[in-house]
Amino acid sequence: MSFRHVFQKYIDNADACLDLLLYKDENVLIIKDGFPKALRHYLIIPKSPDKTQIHPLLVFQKDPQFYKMIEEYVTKTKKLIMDDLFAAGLLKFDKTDTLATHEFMNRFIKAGVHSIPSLSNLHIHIITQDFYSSRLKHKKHYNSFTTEFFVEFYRLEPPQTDLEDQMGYGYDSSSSQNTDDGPYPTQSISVRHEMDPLKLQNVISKSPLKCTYCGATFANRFVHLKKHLQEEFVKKFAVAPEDTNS
Amino acid sequence: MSFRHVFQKYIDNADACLDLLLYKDENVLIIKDGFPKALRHYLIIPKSPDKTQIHPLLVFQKDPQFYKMIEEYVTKTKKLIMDDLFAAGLLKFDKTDTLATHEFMNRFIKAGVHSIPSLSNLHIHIITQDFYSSRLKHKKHYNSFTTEFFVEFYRLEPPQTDLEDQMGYGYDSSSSQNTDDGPYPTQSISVRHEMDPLKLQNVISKSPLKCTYCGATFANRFVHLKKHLQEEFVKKFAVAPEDTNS
DNA sequence: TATTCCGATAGTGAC
DNA sequence: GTCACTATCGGAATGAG
Ligand SMILES: [Zn+2]
Ligand SMILES: [Zn+2]
Repeated sequence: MSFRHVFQKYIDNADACLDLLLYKDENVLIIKDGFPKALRHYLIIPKSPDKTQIHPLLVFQKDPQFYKMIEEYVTKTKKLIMDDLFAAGLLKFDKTDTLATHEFMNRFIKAGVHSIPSLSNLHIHIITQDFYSSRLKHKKHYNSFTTEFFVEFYRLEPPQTDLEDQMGYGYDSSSSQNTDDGPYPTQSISVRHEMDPLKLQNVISKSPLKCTYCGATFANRFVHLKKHLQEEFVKKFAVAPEDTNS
Repeated sequence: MSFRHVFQKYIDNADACLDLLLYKDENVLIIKDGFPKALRHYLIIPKSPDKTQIHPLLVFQKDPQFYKMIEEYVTKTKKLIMDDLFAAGLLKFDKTDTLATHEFMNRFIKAGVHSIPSLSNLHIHIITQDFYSSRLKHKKHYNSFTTEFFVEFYRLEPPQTDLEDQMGYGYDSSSSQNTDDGPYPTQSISVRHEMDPLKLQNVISKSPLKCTYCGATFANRFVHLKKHLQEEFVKKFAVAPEDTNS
């Protein structure tokens, strides 16, 4: 078994990832990413043999029921993160502040998939948008979560009507043309996802580094970005700078 | 005074390079290169203020007398190296073996200049062709001595007749079209030296690495070349491999 | 192509 | 795009007053 199939080992025997395991049932494992790229970085790993080797941009395409099931686990995982951050005293707002909590859950925690996963078993990332982690070591790490290479989960929702395969592209049922200013996407239109490997490799290796908080750009200066992310982190979270783990 | 003019300090006061100084008189300093790129790597530094800031490919062009003077120091310096290598017991042949000694002096020790010197004061390199040194750290180091970027001293000899400036190119009075198989070049023809900075930069940064002993090529694999040069060194010289200083 | 430091880029191997 | 390791490649500073 190569590194590409490490999650299969976890599916076959959750005891193999006890130190990372947060939740398991008949449908999924929820684990901590072994090399978290942000303050909290969890993974949902569906167990179904019929799904686990399907490309994440295609696996939900004709199975609204599967999408809906995973959607519930996404919400569950975001709640796990919120509970953990509150318990750790890392948030600057109180649990009773439902507006701030809602905003954080639905904006600052993102769920999604990589357009080209390196690990072959289907997995959905649930990750805070600080990207403040010693494991975030190079541009591709960062750009794999902050460019179109990362496709948010809600954009994978299949349409109500059964559309054609659309030339093999994954499709996107999203609100990207929604002019509503609501808190997060609710409507759907059909949009293709880029699946060309060369274009996607170019996206993560060549896209200029851009701060997810403020939009500041850093070209290819990764170390500069890291320092900036630390500054953003200490502003956003309830920690002393010396406690940080860049 | 910037790093580019460090040799001027030596010219003004040879005491500033006592640890490197091998010889001095009214015309030149002969010193060890402070960062030797081979087993022996010496420098001849002419002291004349009229010459020291002239480009090495041009400085001999209309001054056969100056060339002849430096030529004597080149021979002197090669003899210094031979004496030192014999004294150190590094050679596999005896001082009485005049054929081997002659061959080593005239083939394995080369004199020449860099087409684009980084240090502005005129200096002529006298260097053994093993390139076995911990100070040889990257491709440009190696290629600056093993490509056309390095112009051998004998090719700088001005012609007997006073030729025109030839469009600002340095010229080369060499035996490159000499069909004689003699031990080393003795005749002269006039050939231009490449002086275009971009082309020369390309030569040292892009030329594939090639062993000076056997012609083996290593593309850009510098570490591979280094290991090979160590193998060649222990074959060529009287040393145990563990004594080496790669 | 002076050195040195730092950092960005690239290839490999992993069973 | 898994990691970790090695190595290649690339820019910047360097001083003086
Ligand atoms: Zn920012
Ligand atoms: Zn060789």
